[in-house]
Amino acid sequence: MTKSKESHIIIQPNHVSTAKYRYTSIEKNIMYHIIDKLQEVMSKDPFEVYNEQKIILELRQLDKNNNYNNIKRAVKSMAKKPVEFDIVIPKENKIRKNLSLLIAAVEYEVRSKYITLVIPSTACVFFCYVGGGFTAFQKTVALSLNSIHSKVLYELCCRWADRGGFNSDLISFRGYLQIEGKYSQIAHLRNKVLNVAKKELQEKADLCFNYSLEKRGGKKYDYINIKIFSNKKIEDKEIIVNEEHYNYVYRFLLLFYPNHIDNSALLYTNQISNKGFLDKAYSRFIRLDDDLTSNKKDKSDIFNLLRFVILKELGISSP
DNA sequence: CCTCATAACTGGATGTTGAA
DNA sequence: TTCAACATCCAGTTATGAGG
Repeated sequence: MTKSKESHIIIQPNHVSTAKYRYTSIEKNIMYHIIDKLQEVMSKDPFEVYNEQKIILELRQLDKNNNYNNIKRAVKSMAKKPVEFDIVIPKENKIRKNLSLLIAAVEYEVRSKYITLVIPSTACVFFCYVGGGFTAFQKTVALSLNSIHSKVLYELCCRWADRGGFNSDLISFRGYLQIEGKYSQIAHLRNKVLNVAKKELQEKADLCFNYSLEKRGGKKYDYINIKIFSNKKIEDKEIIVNEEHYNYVYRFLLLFYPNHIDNSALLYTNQISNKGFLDKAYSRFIRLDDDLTSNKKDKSDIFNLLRFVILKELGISSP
């Protein structure tokens, strides 16, 4: 009920990130939404027979701006390019090679804010088979990352977080990031891929990383060590909302900002909650409530106190 | 919701520096 | 002398957001 910052975890099969397919940032966001919608069909059975899936997406969720052409272009390009991926069947120690289009059909009405994607059954295996390993990560975080490299590195961080990091030679690392043969200059790799992602994860994600490059084979940098940290800065911001306090604060504010006038009460409660002042507000309001019921102060006194002093202290700019 | 100008990003090319 | 790293530049893309 009370939402300060949703942490909506989604599960993604590992072959999605290792597939031979170079996603753009928007395409990746579309993938996240598709996978999110298919969460309840996730299966560990490699022979699961899937039905074709129809997925309706709201365009507004896919792009924070108003340029829906970009989304439509991304959807069309996904509908054109097939993806190659391997299904790992651990029990039988087999690997099944696949090639499939991810989207069989796209439908939308002109000027509609929704778009319908038809996912063929052969692609459902791609989206839903988690028997070969999967990674769980926060959907909102993944969506909020701008750079495609940040997204991929975030997935890698979530995947290897329990081991604290991973090492890799640069050739396969480039493979993970879908940048084979690109950023051949080490400075480009550093400044335009690694540092960008590092900074973005530090700002937005629950996990972040540090890296060091090594020369193992010769004179060239050819090896990377990645250490994964949980991002304290972000975690601290994620306040666990006390539902009881939240409701109390909300009901108290309703006395002065009733719903038949506007939704200020809700608005203020959420702002207080987001700034982490819920507990402070709660104890303050209890005292005010006491004063009110014992007639120490009357309602207009408290209203003025609220408007001119208390709400400002609670981080609300213009009550 | 769409269009369009422009800001920002991507990634290759070129020249310079510095260590072995 | 040589080869990799580093610094800059730049053209082609893609993202952004005001205005229609």
